[in-house]
Amino acid sequence: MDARAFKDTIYSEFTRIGKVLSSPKRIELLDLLSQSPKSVETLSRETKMSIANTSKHLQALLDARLVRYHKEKNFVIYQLANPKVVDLLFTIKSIAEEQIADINILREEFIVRDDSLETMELEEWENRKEEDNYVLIDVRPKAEYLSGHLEGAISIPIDELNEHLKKIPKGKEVVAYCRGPYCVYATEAVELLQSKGYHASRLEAGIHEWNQFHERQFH
Amino acid sequence: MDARAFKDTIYSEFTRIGKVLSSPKRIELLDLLSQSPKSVETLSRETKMSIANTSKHLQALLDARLVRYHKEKNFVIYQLANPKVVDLLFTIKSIAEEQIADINILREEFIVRDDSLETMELEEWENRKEEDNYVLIDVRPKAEYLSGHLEGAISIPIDELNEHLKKIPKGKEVVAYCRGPYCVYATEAVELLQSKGYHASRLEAGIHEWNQFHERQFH
DNA sequence: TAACTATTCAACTGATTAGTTGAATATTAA
DNA sequence: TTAATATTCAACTAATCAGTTGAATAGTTA
Repeated sequence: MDARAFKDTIYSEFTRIGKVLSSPKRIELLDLLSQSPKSVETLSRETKMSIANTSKHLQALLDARLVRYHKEKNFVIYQLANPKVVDLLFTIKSIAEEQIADINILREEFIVRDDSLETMELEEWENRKEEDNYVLIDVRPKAEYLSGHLEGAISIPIDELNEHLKKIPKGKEVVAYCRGPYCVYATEAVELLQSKGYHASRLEAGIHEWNQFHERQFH
Repeated sequence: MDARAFKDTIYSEFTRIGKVLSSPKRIELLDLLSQSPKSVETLSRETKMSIANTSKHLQALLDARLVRYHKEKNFVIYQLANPKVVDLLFTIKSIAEEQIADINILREEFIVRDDSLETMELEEWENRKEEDNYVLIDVRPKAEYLSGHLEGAISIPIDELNEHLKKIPKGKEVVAYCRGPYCVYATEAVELLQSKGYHASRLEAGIHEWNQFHERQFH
């Protein structure tokens, strides 16, 4: 093997990772799996793909070794194969945000909304969380909460928020978070809460942003 | 726009980055540009692609905003659009190394070779570099050296090594480095130097590994 | 001005890929 | 054992992509 053949082989191996990131649905699958392990059926429902197509995309992710699976009853549960995949998603999002202006415009429109909907940055929350007049709610599906959540958060999945309003002490300020800066659940939660007379704001972070923030503190 | 359309649009934007990483030649182009800005012609020569094809791949990278260019005389000089692209390449390589076993086997065979060829880790070099009986040589093309190099390194491009042996003080131990852990130049340099009676070893790092190492020290 | 150089564009071919549909497999529960 | 459920596989279509070739463009030098 000469130097050229070596380079070609090595770079082809690297593209196994790139190839898999070239489909929106596969990135969405990775993003979902970064929140918690999930069955094919759950992933198919969340991504609005057919089961067969979901399965095929998962095979592709498996082939690139970005995910692995185990069986539970007759479910196949997929999860990320390596925590670095979270870093990979982070880096891609961060470059996309800096280089592709449309992304921020879209996110501003759809997630951040206008000034009527209050946003709280993670750093601000870290300073305020001891203040005792805040409740932090995690509006993701229960399984994702159970797989890992912010310190002190209580779980009220967005679907159940309307029925479980009583879990939220009146008089407290509500801070809602979901999967991260591109997840719409927290926005929806804050809208609902505001309409019911709560003072609520959306935390601009998810579990991964929180973890990264706290890793940096220790470094 | 509903939530599904928003997700589809956002994830499609992210794939602009993924798509571009799905071709070995494009990753190689990014890797080369991470060492220094380069003209289309240089890139075409280094990657062994036709000029037209090189240009087309560069257009694709441009489209994803991973590179930008300026003109000098009648050359078009491309460079990375954002230093985070280096992080992106790092993360991909690091996941590939952990998840795809073949990569390490190949690298071991082709770059590290057997025990006859001494390898020095960056950390060891950091401890030894004050010792005064070492010369550090950068065997990359001159332009890459000029664009940024390790502290104290002298430039002797691999092509010119044989003619410029006199630049290396006899009696000193030689440490050679090139573009990074997948670059063959330092291996070739150490082989040549050993055959000429020098005591030489290959530094398992390039400029980016060095930068990352020193950023961590400060954090 | 003309000749030269570096780069890009346009048109084409062969290969790869996303998504669909329906059948096959494998595990569980009755 | 049989029926039910979850997942995968196989075959197909439409779309996209890498690389080639040759022509067009634009900037430089004489």
